[in-house]
Amino acid sequence: MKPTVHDIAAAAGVSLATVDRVLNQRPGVSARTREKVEAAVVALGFVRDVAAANLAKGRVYSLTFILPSNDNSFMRELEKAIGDATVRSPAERTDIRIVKVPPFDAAALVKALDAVCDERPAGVALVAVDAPEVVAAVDRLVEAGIPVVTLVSDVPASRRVHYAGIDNLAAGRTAASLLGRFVGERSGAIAILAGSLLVRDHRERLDGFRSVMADNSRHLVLLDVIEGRDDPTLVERQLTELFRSRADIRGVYSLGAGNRGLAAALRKAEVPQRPAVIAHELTETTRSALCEGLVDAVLNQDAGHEVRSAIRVLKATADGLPVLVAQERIRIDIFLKDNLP
Amino acid sequence: MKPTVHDIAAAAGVSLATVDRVLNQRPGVSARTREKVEAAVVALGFVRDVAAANLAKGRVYSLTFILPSNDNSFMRELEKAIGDATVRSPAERTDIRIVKVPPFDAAALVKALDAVCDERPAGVALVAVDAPEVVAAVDRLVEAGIPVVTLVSDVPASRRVHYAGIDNLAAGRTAASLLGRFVGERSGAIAILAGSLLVRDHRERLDGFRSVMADNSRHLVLLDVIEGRDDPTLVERQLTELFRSRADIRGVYSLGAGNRGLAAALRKAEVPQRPAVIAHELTETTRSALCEGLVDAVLNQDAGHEVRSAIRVLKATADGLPVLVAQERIRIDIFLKDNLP
DNA sequence: CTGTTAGCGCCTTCAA
DNA sequence: TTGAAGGCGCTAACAG
Repeated sequence: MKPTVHDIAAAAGVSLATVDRVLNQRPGVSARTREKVEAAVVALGFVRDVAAANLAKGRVYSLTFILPSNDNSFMRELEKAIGDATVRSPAERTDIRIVKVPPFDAAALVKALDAVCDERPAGVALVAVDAPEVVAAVDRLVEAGIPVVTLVSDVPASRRVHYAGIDNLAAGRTAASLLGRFVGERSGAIAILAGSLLVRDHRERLDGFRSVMADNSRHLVLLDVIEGRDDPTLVERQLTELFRSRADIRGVYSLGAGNRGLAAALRKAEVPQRPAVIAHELTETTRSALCEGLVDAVLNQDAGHEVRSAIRVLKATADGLPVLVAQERIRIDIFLKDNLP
Repeated sequence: MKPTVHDIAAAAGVSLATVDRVLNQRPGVSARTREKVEAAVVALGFVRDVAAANLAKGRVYSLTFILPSNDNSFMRELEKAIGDATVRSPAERTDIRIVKVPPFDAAALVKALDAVCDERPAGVALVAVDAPEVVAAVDRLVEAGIPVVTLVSDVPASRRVHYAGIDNLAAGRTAASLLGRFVGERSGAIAILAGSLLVRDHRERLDGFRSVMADNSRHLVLLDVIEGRDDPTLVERQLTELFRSRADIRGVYSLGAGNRGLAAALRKAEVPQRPAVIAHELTETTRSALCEGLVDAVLNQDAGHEVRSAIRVLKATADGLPVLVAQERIRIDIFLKDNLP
């Protein structure tokens, strides 16, 4: 049988309360007694039953998610995933709140972070803008004892405890590698679409993409990045114009959101041969674009995984438990029309 | 506050024991009383605290995993994943046991299933061989009230409650789609390596592969399937011979295990241009083959995910809870050398 | 058919 | 510095 606190108490010759004090590192135990208890713990191989502990404590973890108020499918997906987590909240002893802030706006994010800090939640997850003010604000939270997890886009310079998102450098490299193979030997130009280079995820994808393109595909020219602010209308206009202005576009890498605009532009583009296209995030739009053959591959991050991972990490950290980093790695999903779920 | 059994008892004007009987669908409650309790449950929006229930029940789920005694990296990976689950067993209230059987051997599998049945575990997971006897044996377990989950390779004709593995048809299609693009316009032959067509996963991958090849790549000839029984030595010999016998091999699809043999054969093959190669399962071998450029893409199923999913499903089913199918879907990971974890 | 009572493993006053 | 006792939400004898 698994040993319980009772067994420890008996073995150490103390009472339950004392065992509990030692286990939870509370004061009021003499060094000698503490040692006896600790010895008993290792001798019997005691591991505390977290479920029972939580039951007794009646603990609930209040968590705050800070998201950009960006209206694109991926963000909606993310919100939905958080909503799902909220639904099974009672079972997981969490109390989740969502705060929205204007997108790509460091100042607004900082303000939100500071406001959230005053509510002293058990943990905070945010889609970060990579700016020094944000680093400082995140660090203030951590300083105040509130663990912070970045979601989707990271701020590595900060003291956030974890980043729940994909390796965007690798994503960019993967896109370049696939696009290079899809284009083949033909020479020509590659268009690159981003949301904003203010967010780290987009910048890193771009870096990864460029580096592999430089290595593998010297016969292709990378055009200047088009920043579409993840806005479908803007993206469509810019891309349509590009297609009109030059006829040698062999490939498109859309590394941000706003893919409704991409699909629209591709659909109406009058080109002899359709360019190879790689986009990010599997949404209604990109899914049908894949099926139609407008898009060749979609790199995806699973919003549900990211949210669940963020919650697990925040809870564990709030309890002072270690995080199994390997377990929490978020994969880059690659979808072709042949392996759509 | 979340309502508890006490609240329900008070609201319905009955005792705790009666509430408990209704909640757990135990007999010995009059229809009228039952209705009152059920009304209270919906009125107060009661959801039972599973953690507390398990604590009170002191329940442990004894689970048996039946694996082929095949010595390849993937099976070792699977065992390791089960081992990891065993380690955190106490926390998850599971008691996991592994049974090994000879690979690709329906009779042995049936015998093992029947033996396991006598031990009346709370659930069974197995890597299945797709044969009528196996269907019958699985159904006997289910008949005996023991939920069964197939792992990695399915037996859809049986009454297993769930399949924890990838969609192998889609995997085969994906491999064909990628290989077609990687090969490009050149015509020639494609070699196909399988372990054994007795297991459903290999057969399905082959079917998916062939169908997309037929659609997309008419200029490529598919050679007869080489069955290497997932045995590296055998695979190496067969493949080496093939490379010697014809010089127009443009691509290789290795849909089984035993990839050490594949890598060895590729490494020493004397061919003017290396064929495009797609293999399954990310292991030490395939990983280094990817890095070396011997293999172009690896399709992978995450053994850890599969094991954890199998456990969740078995536990849920043992408790009569529904399974969230969408949640339990196992993804096909696609690795290029650019997105290796 | 229904209720009383004593736990499951742990935490937390309150006294000593 | 320590211990006794009660309770978290639920289940399971054992009585009525």
